[in-house]
Amino acid sequence: MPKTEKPSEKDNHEPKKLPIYKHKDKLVQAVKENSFLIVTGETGSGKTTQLPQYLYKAGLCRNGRIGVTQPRRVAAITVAQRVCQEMGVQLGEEVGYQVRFDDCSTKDTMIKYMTDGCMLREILADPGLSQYSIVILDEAHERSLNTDVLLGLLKKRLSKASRGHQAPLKVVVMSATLETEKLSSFYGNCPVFTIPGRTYPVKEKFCNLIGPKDKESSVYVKEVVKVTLDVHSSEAAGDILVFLTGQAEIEKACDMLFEKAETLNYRYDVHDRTVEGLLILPLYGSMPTDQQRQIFQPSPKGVRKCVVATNIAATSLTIDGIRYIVDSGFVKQLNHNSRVGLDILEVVPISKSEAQQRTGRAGRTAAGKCFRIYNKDFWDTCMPNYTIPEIQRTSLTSVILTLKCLGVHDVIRFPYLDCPEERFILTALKQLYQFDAIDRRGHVTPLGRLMVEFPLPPNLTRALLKAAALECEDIVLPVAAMLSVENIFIRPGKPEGQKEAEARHSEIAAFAGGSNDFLMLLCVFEKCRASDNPSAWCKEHWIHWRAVKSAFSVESQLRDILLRLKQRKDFPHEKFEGSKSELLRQCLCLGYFTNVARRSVGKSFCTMDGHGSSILIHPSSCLFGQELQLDWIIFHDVLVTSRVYVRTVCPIRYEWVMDLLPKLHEIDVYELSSVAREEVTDEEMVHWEKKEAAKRQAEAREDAARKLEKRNDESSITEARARYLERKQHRRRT
DNA sequence: GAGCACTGC
Repeated sequence: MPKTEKPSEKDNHEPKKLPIYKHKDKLVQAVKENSFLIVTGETGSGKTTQLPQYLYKAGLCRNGRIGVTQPRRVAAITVAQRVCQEMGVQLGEEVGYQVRFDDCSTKDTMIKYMTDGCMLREILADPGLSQYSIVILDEAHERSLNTDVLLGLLKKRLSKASRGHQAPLKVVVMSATLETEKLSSFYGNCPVFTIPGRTYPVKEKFCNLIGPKDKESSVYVKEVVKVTLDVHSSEAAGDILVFLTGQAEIEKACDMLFEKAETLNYRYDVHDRTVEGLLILPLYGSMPTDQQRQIFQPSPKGVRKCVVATNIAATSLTIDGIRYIVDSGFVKQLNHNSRVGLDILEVVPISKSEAQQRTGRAGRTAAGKCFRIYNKDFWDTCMPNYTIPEIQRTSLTSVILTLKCLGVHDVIRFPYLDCPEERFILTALKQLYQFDAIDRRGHVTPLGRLMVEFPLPPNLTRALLKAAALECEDIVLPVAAMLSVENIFIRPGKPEGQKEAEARHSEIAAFAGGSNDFLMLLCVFEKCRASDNPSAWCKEHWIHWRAVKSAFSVESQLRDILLRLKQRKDFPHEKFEGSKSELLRQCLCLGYFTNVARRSVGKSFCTMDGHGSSILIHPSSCLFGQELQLDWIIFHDVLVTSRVYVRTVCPIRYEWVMDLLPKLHEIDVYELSSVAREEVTDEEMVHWEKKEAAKRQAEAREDAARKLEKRNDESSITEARARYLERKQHRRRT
């Protein structure tokens, strides 16, 4: 018997050899006996592929299918494929999957893998999830925004009314061995079922090269490079995975690895990027897919592979053969700052659980080592125990609208596993009110019901619905699609490419009229679609073809949704005559009046949202350099780096937003805080202005107005305020 | 005159 032989990949995944197999009967029993169950088990336990099969074979889905959610598309697809193979069935029949743009399931699908976002959409269409008997939320420890919303929604196991005569839904939450007690107590101290994992030990080492004060990119990149070369020269065979924060940093680190290696008298070859047996490969999301694929090719004999990656390698991509991790301790994270009303992308220390996750990437096929460049002091003082869940650090506008549409009116006391700050919820409500998606009482308006159907942020949805009402959706659909996919324009890291790319981009800008970034996106979309060879056209113009291609799919999806909604009798219609670009701008104004700014001193602008932040036009905008000729603008997003920049900008006329601006100050968070709690009765509505809240509200409002006036003592602002006061008076009278 | 992590509907 060849006992010494390493088990092959196939044997490794043999269902009966997985750790979960021994617990099969007990698991099935636990699901039968409990409405809620937490299952924990680390990577390799087999829970994702096996548990649904056990439940299916035990006849637990006679009255409805089993839905298994995943935070990522690829995971949903590949797991479904694997389970099909194991069961010997055709994909899309008994076992299937559903992700955006790709539904591989039928009415008879009994085990359905899907993204958490798809599950949320299904709940919107069928609040009782009547086709399901069991819902399994997988990877709950990742705490994705959608999973968190689902966790809360399923806590009530969906109201009896919405399930009709059906048996209540069973809920299984699967998570890595973190925070399982918290999950259990969230679901009324439900049982926790633990399955041992099957990973190899990874030795952790603090290299003590940076401490709490070293947060400069240049500092930690240098140390990361040093450690990586040390590992290469002193450790046994096995590939290295290095974690850094972004494209620029990764390219820099790769360059430094070559240079340093050279001074160490390594032979090195620029063309195949190898240095004395070290193959250096960058890896980040915006890299072309074929280049990404190189990462997975096994390195030639005697050559060590070194992948320098962003967090994409922490969960999304798994590279076999990694035995060493070099961890910088940092990550780039998008945080919503409700105090200034901005989303800020910033480099922050990772959490201890994230460090653990990175470490685990080295122990998938053999024992490994993890080198942390920071010291224990950094670990203790800078790194939080857990990553703040997404729901506590993103803008909640879409989430709140979804909840409201599902009949969750009290969005503050909704059962969140971790409550978002009240302020975040209130600003979301305020935004929804400004977009006419909810009324003063916090109830969803007919428009809000239309808005929730779109997989877009509310501002874009608002613009799109306005366009549809004006029968000019053809120009807004592509813009909305282009704005909701990854970055369209290629901006190379090296100076030579930069000039060429810039020249090509300004050609397009000129063609689009040279003074509107939104129109420029429309132009790229249309030109590319009209081209015989779109991918070549993109390459020639330094445009990401992958992004435009997905914009094409998004556009047609949005178009389908719009067509469906237009059948509704209450779909709004309006009339407007004007040029194409004027029409576009008018629609955009309705979606972006919360992002209006007016030029103040020199090239800077001042936002009108009440925060009165000072902003600049980003150099990548086609309006950069034309600031002095501009007065009012709207913008799509904000980038905070050395200064506060806005990108994707459109000049507007004051008249277009004049009637909308007062809406920004008409209602404030104090008013909404009671609305949010549904504490306001009809009577209270009448008296409530006399209350303390009203006083604070008035003060806050006047304060905001004072600040606004101080910054813009132009007649137009005073005019806007006068109109607002007039309306308010009017409202009081009626 | 600067530079965008990663997901998802």
